[in-house]
Amino acid sequence: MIRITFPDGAVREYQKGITALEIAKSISEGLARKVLAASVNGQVWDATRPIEDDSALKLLTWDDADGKSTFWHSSAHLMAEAVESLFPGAKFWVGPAIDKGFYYDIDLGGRQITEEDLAKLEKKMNELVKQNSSYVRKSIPKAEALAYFTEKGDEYKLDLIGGLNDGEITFYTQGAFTDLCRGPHIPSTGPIKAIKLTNIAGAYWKNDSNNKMLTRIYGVTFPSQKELDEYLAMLEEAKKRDHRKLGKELGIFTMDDDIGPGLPLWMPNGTIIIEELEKLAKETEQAAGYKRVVTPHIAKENLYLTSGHLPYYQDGMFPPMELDGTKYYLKAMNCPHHHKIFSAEPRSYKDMPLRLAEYGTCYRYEQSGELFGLMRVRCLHMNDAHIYCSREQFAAEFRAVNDMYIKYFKIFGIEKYVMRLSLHDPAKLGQKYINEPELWLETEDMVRKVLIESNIPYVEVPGEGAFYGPKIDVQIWSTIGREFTLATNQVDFAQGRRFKLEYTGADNAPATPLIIHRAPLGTHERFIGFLLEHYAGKFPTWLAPLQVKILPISDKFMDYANTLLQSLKNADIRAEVDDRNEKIGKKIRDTELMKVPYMFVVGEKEVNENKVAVRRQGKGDLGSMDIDTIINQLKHEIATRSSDQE
RNA sequence: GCCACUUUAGCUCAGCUGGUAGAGCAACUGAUUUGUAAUCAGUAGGUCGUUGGUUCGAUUCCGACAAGUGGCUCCA
Repeated sequence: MIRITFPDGAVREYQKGITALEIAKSISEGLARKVLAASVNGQVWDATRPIEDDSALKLLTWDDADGKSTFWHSSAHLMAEAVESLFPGAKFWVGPAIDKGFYYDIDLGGRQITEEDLAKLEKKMNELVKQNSSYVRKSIPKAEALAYFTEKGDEYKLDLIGGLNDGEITFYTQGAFTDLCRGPHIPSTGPIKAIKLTNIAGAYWKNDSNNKMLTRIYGVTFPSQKELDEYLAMLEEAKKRDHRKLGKELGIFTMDDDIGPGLPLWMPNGTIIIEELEKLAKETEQAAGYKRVVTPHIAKENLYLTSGHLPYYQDGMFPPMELDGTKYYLKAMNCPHHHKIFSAEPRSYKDMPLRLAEYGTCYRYEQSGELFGLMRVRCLHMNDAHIYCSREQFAAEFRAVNDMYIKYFKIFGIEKYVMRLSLHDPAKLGQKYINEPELWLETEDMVRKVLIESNIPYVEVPGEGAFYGPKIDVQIWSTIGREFTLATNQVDFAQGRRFKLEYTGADNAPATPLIIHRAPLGTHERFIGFLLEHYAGKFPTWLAPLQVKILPISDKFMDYANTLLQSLKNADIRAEVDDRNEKIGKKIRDTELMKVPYMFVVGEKEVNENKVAVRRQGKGDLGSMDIDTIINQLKHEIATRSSDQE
């Protein structure tokens, strides 16, 4: 007998070799039907795998993340079975569960798969589900596994096995399909009730662009059709807040073939948002002791040779233009220009820290396939600044930058993000990373301490640092689930030396400053793209391109509306009168759809009482108010940058 | 850059198997003077992404290019 400990602490005895599924059955048939896998001593196992020793057991169902991913991974195998039956000779690489669903990378031997084939595959999978085949685990000696796939001529699985040790190779079979797989899997195909193959994509073998491209099929499955329907409905909802769609609808930005890919044109409404953001940045930076600078959009080749960007990142820059035998580049970053401002005058320790800020325009030649609405563009405006400081000042400066992030995030209500602390890889010192082991450890430690003391949750990622120092990235996700760095805060102990930046210390000796690169509001492009999705287009009043729309009941009240408009303008509130010859219902509908925060409805009653009927976007009629009262309320809401959506 | 798909009026989309295009909304004009999410009528608007080819004839078939979309790679 073995002793099984359950999550609630209960301990029961069972026959040695019993499976999690059998244990579930002994509790209730209903539970057994729901069990997808089991956590045995913290490891995810097949629910059908015999348990030989005393163990801590947790039965995993659809409600557990590990249960879901087991379900999806098994679905990938099911899809592979369908692919093999429809495309005989297909070779399979890997088919993992992902955040939402699964994929399988497949070599179809030069054949193409189309959208229609996905429907066929779904149909085949549904047939296979009806057979309710068990997923059978089998341990295979390495030699036997190699022989099996050598005979099959499957170089991909042979490659995988090559990296495994004898004794840790398992095969899983369901129905007619056998695959090399670590597992675990759900007991059988039956529970996969709802299947949707979402898209086809190319994916490089082993994620290396030098390798062959495999066909990747993405899919998602659920235990019931209802859940699939809900998921698809959710995707439809997400599409509605896609910044590319909203950006067009709200007149924020546009793209034009004649301008070029990745070069957004900011329309008047978008420009208002840009100006509000810059106002916020200027206020904040001025209060924090920054000095604003302005630098040209181009510079000579030599600058980027000094910075080290040209040898490493030339592919990311627009090709140079040649004038009088000298090459000029569009700037892809502002730092070298700012360094030159630092070195333009002799600096003393009394000038430090020197904080130079600029909403700098940069051009980056992003690969065509990488461009994505406003989130990934070739012309960007960066909320950039460089802080030159001594080592002693560094921690305080870095912390102040961090505080600025938090302040901004509070204003915008940004809560769903991950702070990523990117560190160096000691093995690559001198190659990918500047060879200053002590400085790396010292600055990494300083950064880590700031994060901990500021009580900011973060994840550490070794091998992701910049070549000149560790950094913090703020990772966010677009509505369609793509990950982006919204903002970045970087330590740089290399550029100072490359540019021979110096200041005279209190001891009269020259010293090289540490540099902090920071962009808490990222770029206008990405930040506004993010905000569009974050707010679903419903900007808080201070950011809204149009803050108040005055809606006269009929044109009899136009004079009153125009007087009101003047009062709003005098109070620096962005307002317009809807002077169209339309019914009030139509005016309200159109204004709601344009997501204007406030509507002032004025008719006979309001004129007589010298009031306005206030309507809040998305909330409806707020009743009638005195003009001064509502204007003062709006002024306050705007001045405090309230994100209150009441 | 790579794989796949898409590209018809300002927007959203129709347009069996090739015979030079249609709706709704928006725009414009007129009527209506309206009370909290679409008043009615009329008018105008398209070299069917660009460019080669096949064909008596191409929006429709094939190729190239461009832009976009979903991924992959990349992201200083």
